[in-house]
Amino acid sequence: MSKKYYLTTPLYYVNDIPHIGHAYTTVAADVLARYKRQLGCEVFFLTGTDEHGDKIWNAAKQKGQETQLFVDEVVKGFKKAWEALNISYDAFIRTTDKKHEAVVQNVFHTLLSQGDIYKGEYEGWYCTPCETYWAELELKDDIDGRKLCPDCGRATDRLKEETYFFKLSKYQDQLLNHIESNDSFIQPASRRNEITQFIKQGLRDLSVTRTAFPWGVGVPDDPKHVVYVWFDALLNYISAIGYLDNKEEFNKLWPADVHLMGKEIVRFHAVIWPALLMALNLPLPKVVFGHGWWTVEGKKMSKSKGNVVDPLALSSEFGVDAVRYFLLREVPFGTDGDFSMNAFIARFNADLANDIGNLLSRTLTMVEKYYDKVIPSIPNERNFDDLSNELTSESGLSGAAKHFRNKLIDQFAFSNALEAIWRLISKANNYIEKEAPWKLAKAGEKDKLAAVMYNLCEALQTIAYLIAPFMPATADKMWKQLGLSGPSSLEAKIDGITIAKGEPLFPRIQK
RNA sequence: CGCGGGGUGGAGCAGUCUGGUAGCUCGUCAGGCUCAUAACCUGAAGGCCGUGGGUUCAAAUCCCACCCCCGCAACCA
Repeated sequence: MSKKYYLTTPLYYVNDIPHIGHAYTTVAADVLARYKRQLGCEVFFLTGTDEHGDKIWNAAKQKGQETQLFVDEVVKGFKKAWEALNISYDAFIRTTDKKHEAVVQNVFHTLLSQGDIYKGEYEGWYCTPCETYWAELELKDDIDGRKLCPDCGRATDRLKEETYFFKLSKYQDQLLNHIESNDSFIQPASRRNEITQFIKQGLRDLSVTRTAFPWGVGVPDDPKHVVYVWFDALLNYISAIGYLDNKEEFNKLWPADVHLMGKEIVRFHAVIWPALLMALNLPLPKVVFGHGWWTVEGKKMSKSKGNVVDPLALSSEFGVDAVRYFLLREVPFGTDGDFSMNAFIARFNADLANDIGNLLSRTLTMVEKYYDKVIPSIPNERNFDDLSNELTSESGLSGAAKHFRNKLIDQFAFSNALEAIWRLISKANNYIEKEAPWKLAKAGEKDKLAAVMYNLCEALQTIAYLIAPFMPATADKMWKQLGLSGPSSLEAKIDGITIAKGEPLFPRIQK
């Protein structure tokens, strides 16, 4: 029986086209999904879109479009992006799906009738032009003592509004207890500290309905109100897997094994979401992981600066796997990082073109040259000498690379996992230099030459297997060039196979 | 004293929990090789580990104070 693995990205807010940040979370999730499938797990990988809220309603209004048509268009863009980035999601949920809306209303009704949601009044400082409530601390005082909007600088008004509240405060102690007794629940640790401190400051009940705009899930029996977007959006993680309409699947998949997201929304997933689940008497997700943010050429990415990186343009120019590799290799998953063209080109040339691409190239050329394209058999035993043994054996570098890759991916340390694979690649290049097959050929040392070439091909097969979750297209190319059936198996014997050397995997970028 | 993270060779980072020759990638310089995408391999130079104080036989690592940078502060991946 294979083990299930349920993982999610957040639902992306569709007021914008996908950028490098969306791509980052989604590629990371895809690597996890492919890795778990490679290990034989039954994977369910969920992504989707969050389509309600005033921002979307306004964006559609500005374009003079009907809101549903507007979001349908943007969603197409997301699906196209995920296709281009080779994202192997199993389901794509939209908060405008009827199935999802039914779950939101059902949960709202349940919590209302059990007293976890109650009607009250929200009072706060409201900036009318920005249509936003601000926290007291965020406001700037002007000389007359008026409270100014931190965004537009205009004066805010003290407003009262009828709203429904979720009793977040009720779950404070239970939540804190869960976090403190489950170290892996919120990752990385820095994020856990932050959330812990936040909860200790005291949780206030959360306003979960709005009346200022109509674009959302209607509150049952109170049509003036629509449900707050986060209350709505978080429920996708259960509505997508049959919370109401498919108990069997739901019981199999829930709780989620991991929710991946950017650090700015960890609070929603590590505070509000667990509290909702507690109110519903459901188990909590095993891991909530908040990764870091990308700056671009040292500056914060923003539409107004016009420095938003388009992952599609990048992948159509340099290849999807180069983008996937860069995103996960350049920066440890939990911390912030910088995207720059220089860094991208440096990684591309050094790691992809020079190390792995060239290794395949030079090896296959020698197989062509010395063995007429057929991978030779090892004459005696594999253990021709220490270095050969070390390179390919399970107890040597090959086994170590596999072991560390697995261990590090399990810890979400994608960058380190890639480093572990690259140690093997580097050792293979080193091996060629030490054994110098061209000298063996000249000297007529046939047995040794055959062993060296066989070992290199086997190492390449292992490397293809190891990088497959990260760079699926490249792994396929490598298998094909090695003459193997692939795509995801480690075949026991590869001698006698006819290779099919092709184009370089990653043609060097000339600066 | 609102909360959290960080300051380590030219650049980017690891090491700090569990004190004891400061490590990696890129870059620079020198050499080697010719199978390969001018790719690959070897070696070298380069660091008072933010500042000051303390503990210790011994501190990047533990303690105290200070300086600087970044993020969050309840709809930004």
